Amino acid sequence: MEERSRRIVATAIDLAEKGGFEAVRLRDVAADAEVALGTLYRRFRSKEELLVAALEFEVENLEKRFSARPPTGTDEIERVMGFFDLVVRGLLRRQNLARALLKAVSSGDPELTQKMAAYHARIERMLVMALRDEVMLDAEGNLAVLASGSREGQTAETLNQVWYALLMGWAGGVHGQSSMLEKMRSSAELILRGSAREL
Amino acid sequence: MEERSRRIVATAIDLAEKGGFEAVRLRDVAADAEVALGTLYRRFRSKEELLVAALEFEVENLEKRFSARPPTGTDEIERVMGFFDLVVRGLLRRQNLARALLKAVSSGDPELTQKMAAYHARIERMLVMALRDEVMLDAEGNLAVLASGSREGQTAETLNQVWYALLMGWAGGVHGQSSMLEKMRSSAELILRGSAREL
DNA sequence: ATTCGGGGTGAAACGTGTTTCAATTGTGCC
DNA sequence: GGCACAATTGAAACACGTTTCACCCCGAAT
Repeated sequence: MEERSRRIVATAIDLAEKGGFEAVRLRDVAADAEVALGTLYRRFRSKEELLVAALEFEVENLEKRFSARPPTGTDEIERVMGFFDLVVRGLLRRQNLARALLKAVSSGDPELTQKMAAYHARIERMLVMALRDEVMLDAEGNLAVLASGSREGQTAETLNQVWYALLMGWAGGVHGQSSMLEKMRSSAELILRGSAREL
Repeated sequence: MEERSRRIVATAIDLAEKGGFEAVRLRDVAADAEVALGTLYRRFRSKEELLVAALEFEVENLEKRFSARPPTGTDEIERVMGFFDLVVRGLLRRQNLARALLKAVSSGDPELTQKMAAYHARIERMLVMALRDEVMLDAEGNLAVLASGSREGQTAETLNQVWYALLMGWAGGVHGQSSMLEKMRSSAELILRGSAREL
């Protein structure tokens, strides 16, 4: 990404961390990043697109941390939950930012939903690797592209769908981080073992 | 709901059907419903809240249709998919409206997310009944409140989370109705049988 | 060096959600 | 009937995302 764009996104992230979605006023972003409003709009078609661009950084960061210390555990559930712990620690340390990104992502704009689908694919790739207990890298040391359609792929997709719904609930304050993780564990047990947890 | 409020919501539904979320301009809603803008805002705190109120009607309608002809099928998967077919036929016949409601619901406003949680509970109740192959009514003929914490409850919650994520993807155009239902079936098989479908 | 074209700039304008407020209307109560 | 009080109205104002436009600057091609 070009320097000016990077500065704009960084400014947006700053503001979002401090005050969430509404605090990212594009006039302020432009002023703080020292560009004209028109420039901002040349690079990003909307406020949502700007924030989704910020998501790119977060996903990249998550992939790095995943590669560096892949979740360990003796069974699939522990490794999958280890992955979600990683997500929680990374994304939700800055809760305002996280909520702002989630809101941007759920704008319903087809263009952005498409981009979001790409991020989902990257999350699912990590989930597949966690399920297999094996991190696969390509020649450049990045996470490798996996064949689609595997059994783990289907499982990862379902896990990710559940996770996404839980994140939305968290963002709206229906449950906190810990109960979100508990619910994720219950669903993961159901998905991976095919039976609800005993209560 | 009071007559004036009902008229406002009905007008909002009309506009949403025609042109989706953006077509619901509150000035137009007020004018068409023949109330002042201030009145609209006395009853509904925001555009999103207005549309979520519209959701109430849709959920109620879904419950009526569910009670009238509960999904049949010899196994859980068929009945669960029968339920989702019902949802698709009802909510998605008016796609603009459906998308508008989904957008309103994902505003991230805590107040509204709370209300949405209540709707999720009602969806899950129907899913539990579909799983049990038994529609339970209370004295007034409405769907009965079920005990929470059952195994079917956990299953229904997970199914509903997946469904919600899929709906979001549909709203953003990532997949169409049929592929949404296919994905739902795959996930349901995974959740109910504990194994991914053979591909 | 001149010209050209594509960003960049600054400022104003627009659209729509939301708020505000004074004036009016309606309603229950004495 | 007259009063008190809340709801409604109409209109204006405000906030912020978004668009527009006239002008400027700079690097590349001639």
